[in-house]
Amino acid sequence: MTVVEDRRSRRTRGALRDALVSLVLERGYAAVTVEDIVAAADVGRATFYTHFKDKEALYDHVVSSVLLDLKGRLAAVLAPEDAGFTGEPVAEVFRHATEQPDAYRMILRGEGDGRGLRAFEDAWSATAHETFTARVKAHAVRPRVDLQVLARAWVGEQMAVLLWWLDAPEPRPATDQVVETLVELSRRGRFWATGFDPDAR
Amino acid sequence: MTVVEDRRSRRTRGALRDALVSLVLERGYAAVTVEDIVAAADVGRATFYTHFKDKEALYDHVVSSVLLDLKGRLAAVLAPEDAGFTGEPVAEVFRHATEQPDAYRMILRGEGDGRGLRAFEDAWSATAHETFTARVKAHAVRPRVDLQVLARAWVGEQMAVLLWWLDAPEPRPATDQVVETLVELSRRGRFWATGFDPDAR
DNA sequence: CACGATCATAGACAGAGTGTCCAGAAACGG
DNA sequence: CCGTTTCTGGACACTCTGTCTATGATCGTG
Repeated sequence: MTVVEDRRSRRTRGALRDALVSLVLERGYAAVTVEDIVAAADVGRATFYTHFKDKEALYDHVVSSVLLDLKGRLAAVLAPEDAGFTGEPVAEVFRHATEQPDAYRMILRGEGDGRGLRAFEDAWSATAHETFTARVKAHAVRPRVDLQVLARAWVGEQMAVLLWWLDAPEPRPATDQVVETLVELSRRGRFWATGFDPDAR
Repeated sequence: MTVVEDRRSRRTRGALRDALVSLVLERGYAAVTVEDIVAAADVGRATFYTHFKDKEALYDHVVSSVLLDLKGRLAAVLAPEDAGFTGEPVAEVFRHATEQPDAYRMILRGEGDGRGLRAFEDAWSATAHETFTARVKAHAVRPRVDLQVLARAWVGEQMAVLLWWLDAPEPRPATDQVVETLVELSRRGRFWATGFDPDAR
């Protein structure tokens, strides 16, 4: 495959990706047909099936793209020591969501089936659980709640707020302010829940 | 419509309801056809369309049944003064979910599209926001975070934990213990966030 | 510029599922 | 037993799907 041909292929896939996302946001996943997608992307219907097996396959492609991108950026931000506690990761996710809000809205709404949503939830809460555990160990404190439950709750909280924020009518509340709120909640509620007081000297 | 005929009709609708829920949990909403549903409910295909316009209509029927039931029970539990803060409503929702876990799992997974899930979220967070506001006013304190965000976060947290708990493998963690955790999180994190300390005298 | 490789395309195809209709069977109350 | 209501199987046209084939478009290379 030559460079230009690869570029052509990429452009087609990108067009299909974008068409799916915007159509799904417009009418909902079930109401979007392959016909609609190829019409919006301005490609032939046969072409669709040379790139993706399914409407589902295209959906999965979008989700995994976003998730992969997010993971890379989170890995860069998460200093192993302070991971998950300072609210930095939250800010990073908000920043990422701002760059491709449509894809985020599609996924967080649980559009399609909930696969994208659950992939997000699982990946994120696993990370949260790890960092919670590490922090509790590092400070030799005794968590006052089940850390598994804590991680789920923490992630659920952030995702709910993120979706609410993305769906908010313009002018959308400032990112910093919303993130600040989440960080505050995390600091007090979570630190306390793990038995570690951030304000103690 | 006579009494018995009404009873016959109810039985049919109930069978369809149950069939939808169990099939959706088994294979996912999109993979369930009207054929499958009527086969599982042991009724004719034509009968389906005399009761519901659509597969979607049946889904909506299930969701609104559950939601209506829940609202009634919450209204009974929520003493206007302490509403949303003691963790009592959380316990009530868990109790309700225990009585019809399949329907809850279907809805909270965002199966179908996310309509059921969002209906839950909206109703619940609206209530939360109201009670938060009332409480803050009653104690003449100044909330340290946006109450809208707080409500979203609170509900997201509870729904995430509820789904996690419903989907947990047997033996499922005791309800009381999980609820206790949520209550603890709510008491400290939320009370603090609204500027009202429950432990102050 | 012409060749070969690769991608895009239109149109046709069978199959599955949908939603509607009807005439008749079944269940029920009076 | 009669009248009413619900349930039923079968037939219908329709939409969408996923596959296939033959043809056209695009590009790098020799």
